[in-house]
Amino acid sequence: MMTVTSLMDNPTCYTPAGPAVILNSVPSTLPAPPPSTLSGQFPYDPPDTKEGIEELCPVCGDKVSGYHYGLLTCESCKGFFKRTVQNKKVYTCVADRNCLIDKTQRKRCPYCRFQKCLDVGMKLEAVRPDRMRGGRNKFGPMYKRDRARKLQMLRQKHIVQSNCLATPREMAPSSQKRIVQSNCMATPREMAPSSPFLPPTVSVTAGAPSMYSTDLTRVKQELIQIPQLSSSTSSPDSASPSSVSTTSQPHVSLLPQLANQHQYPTVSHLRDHSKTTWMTAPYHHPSDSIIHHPTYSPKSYQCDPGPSSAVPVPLVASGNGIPDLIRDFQVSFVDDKEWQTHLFSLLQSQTYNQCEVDLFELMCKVIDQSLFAQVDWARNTFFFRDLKVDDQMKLLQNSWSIQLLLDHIYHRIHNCLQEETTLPNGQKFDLLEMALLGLRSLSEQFHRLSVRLQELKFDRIDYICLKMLILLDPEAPQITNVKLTHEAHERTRQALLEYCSSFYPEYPDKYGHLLQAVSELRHISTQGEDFLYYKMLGSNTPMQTLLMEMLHTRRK
DNA sequence: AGTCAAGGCCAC
DNA sequence: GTGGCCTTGACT
Repeated sequence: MMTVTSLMDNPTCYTPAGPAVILNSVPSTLPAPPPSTLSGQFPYDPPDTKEGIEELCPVCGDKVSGYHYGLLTCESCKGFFKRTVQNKKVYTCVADRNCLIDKTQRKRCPYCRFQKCLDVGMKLEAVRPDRMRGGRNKFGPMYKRDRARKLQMLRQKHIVQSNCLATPREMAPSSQKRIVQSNCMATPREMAPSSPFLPPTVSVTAGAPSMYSTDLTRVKQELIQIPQLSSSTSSPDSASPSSVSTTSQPHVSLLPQLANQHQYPTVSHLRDHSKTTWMTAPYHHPSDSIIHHPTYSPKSYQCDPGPSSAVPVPLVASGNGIPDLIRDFQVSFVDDKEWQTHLFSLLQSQTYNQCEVDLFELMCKVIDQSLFAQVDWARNTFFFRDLKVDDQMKLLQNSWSIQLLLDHIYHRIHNCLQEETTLPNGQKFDLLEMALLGLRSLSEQFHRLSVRLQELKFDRIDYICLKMLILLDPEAPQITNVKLTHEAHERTRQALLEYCSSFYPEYPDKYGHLLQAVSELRHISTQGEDFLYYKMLGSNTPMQTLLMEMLHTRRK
């Protein structure tokens, strides 16, 4: 059974073998990107706009013939979608409902093909119930805006390219310098037009079922139970096929996909994919110049994007003096750059080739994905991994929103995470609002806290310790192993105190201020949770999400 | 009159 | 059932 709820989710294409496999396996069956000389062949674009916009169908990768049912697709997927909806066809998948859909295999599994049509955003309501021919529908203005955005991006790209070719004397003005630098360094492939298959996070899954249709408790528990880092089986390859749920629910469990498709990297991912090109050379969407290299204008505090931001100075500089426990913690933390890369990749994948998205819905999706990432991160962390699943769940329920907030503060201070970003379709997405769970009015508190932490020289090790302290909260409701949690918390506090005293003697109260900051973070995030919970209840966003479950559990 | 996104047709 | 091409008709 296929439902409209699938529209709500747009999981990205992480096969058990990971993103690298997609890069290696798909292009052979794809048509080569149309050369720029094809400019002018598409009837839907004025000649000056289509040069460089070499769109491929987000469903199958075939050549796009125009806007159909909400987005640019090929003629065959248009026809397929129309027939399916008009004739109310019900398909079944003989495999695992995650069949690869590309130009050569799109006929093999109509179930997965239709699922993918919905996943990428084809709109059921664009199929006319009365079958009236001709005319225009309500999406006309949306198509127009989308064209305008694409044209704008294209022009920007041309400016960048011409600047790349320019001699130093002709270089771009300083306002464009960063954009130019980033794109000039890109390989031809990275500069290639957007394809649903090129970037792992931009590719759209071949009919992967919606996460919103899964048994979330089961997913959550099983996610936690996935063998941990120490067992060396936590690589994406290791998800057992047997863990695919075959419950009586209309939708298949996503567990293997979910466990592997999260957008944020895990230690195991870093291990397994550290040599793949996507980790070192992120995909460059034409709009990447905006997305990945924002011109950050700090509000009331300075961003510190220097070389010390990604790697803590004390650790590298001295190599000693860091408490051993903190060294153990560091193992489960990924490189800072990856955090942002994956955040933006997720935003891209959720909006790829879509004219307009509901920003609140998008925010909920991204938060939801970050929860899966948190689960994945936490299960590899020291102390936490020794707790029972029930306690692990309680601790995550108790801390997820503070973690989200702390992540944003840290990345704003050290990695120039900006307040807002431009999505591939040109819409603005408010990153700060997301960190505040939708409650923008808390931004003043957020900024004040950010300033104070920056004044305290809040560094990466502080950040790691605070995250662990927040996670291992012995006062989390209903945990059973209070003893271990309390002990873990105490040892972490002790390690942080030791670190602060050793490395920041000029800030004698730093440790106390950091703990105070945690209290404030909790205060802010609790308000955010309340706001989001009631807003989600009153909205059309899917209710069966991990996010909703987290919000609901705390309010039982 | 031209555009273009709907639905329709029909060879395969 | 598929998919390339045709027809339609609101909109510009």
